[in-house]
Amino acid sequence: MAARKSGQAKNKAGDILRSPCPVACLLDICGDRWTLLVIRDLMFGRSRFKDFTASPEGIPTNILSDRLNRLLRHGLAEQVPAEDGSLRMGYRLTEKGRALRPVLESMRDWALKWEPSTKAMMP
Amino acid sequence: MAARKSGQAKNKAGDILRSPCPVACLLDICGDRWTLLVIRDLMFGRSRFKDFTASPEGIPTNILSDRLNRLLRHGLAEQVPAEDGSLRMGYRLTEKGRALRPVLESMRDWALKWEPSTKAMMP
DNA sequence: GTTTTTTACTTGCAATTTGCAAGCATCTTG
DNA sequence: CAAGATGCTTGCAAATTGCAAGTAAAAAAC
Repeated sequence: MAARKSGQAKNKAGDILRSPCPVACLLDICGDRWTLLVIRDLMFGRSRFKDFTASPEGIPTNILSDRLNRLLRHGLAEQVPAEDGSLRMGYRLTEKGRALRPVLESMRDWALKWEPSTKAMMP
Repeated sequence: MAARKSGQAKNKAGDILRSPCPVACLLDICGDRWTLLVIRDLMFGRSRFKDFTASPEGIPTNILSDRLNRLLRHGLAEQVPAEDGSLRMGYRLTEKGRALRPVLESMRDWALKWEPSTKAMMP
């Protein structure tokens, strides 16, 4: 018999899309107050759980744990052995994750222009 | 006596910033699953409450009402008399809101490349 | 080599936010 | 003016958030 028809488009992680709109799809992956801040930290080269909790926004650890797993599930990040030779693992952006750089840059540029109390952060 | 020291930087709407990071600031304004979809619709020229509810994602009316008010409060949108000559009001992006176009475009480009089941929507 | 500290989480729970349905004033249309 | 259409608000169940506490393994200190 024919393959089961889902009738619904899905993203690469298998979640049903709200609509075919690419913006809606990205928001289903990253559309909350924390995910893009974790990606920002990853772009700054941070890789360990503790590094993310040290950021000034103070992400709760349960949220961080959930968001890191979501990034793994959606293929934006991957786990790699920590660079310091320890047995622990660190997180690193994949190519798909690094491709979000223009999104973060345009967000940064917008806020620097329109919300003057913000300041570009040096990693 | 001296003016009350808040000690906390604020955005233009008067909300306390989680951090000086511009990305964090933008996320405090737009960082949820719906706000940027409303802005997308505004960029497509939609202006009436009914227009936004007609988008395929199906935003709940209480969320839409809340998000439109947030956009007004943060100066991303403004209310203008409807174009059809009726007494009702419509919404329109301000310059600050229109300046988010590069953010939406980079989001669209990312998803079109990395989430192949998405399709650019024609307004 | 064993106590202590750090790291990377998970769990519990109160508070907030979401989403669905319903209600309700305007407006507009016939 | 009666009948929709529009632009909301309200009520409430379900999901998500955020804070504190707990835990287990790894690393550091002693």
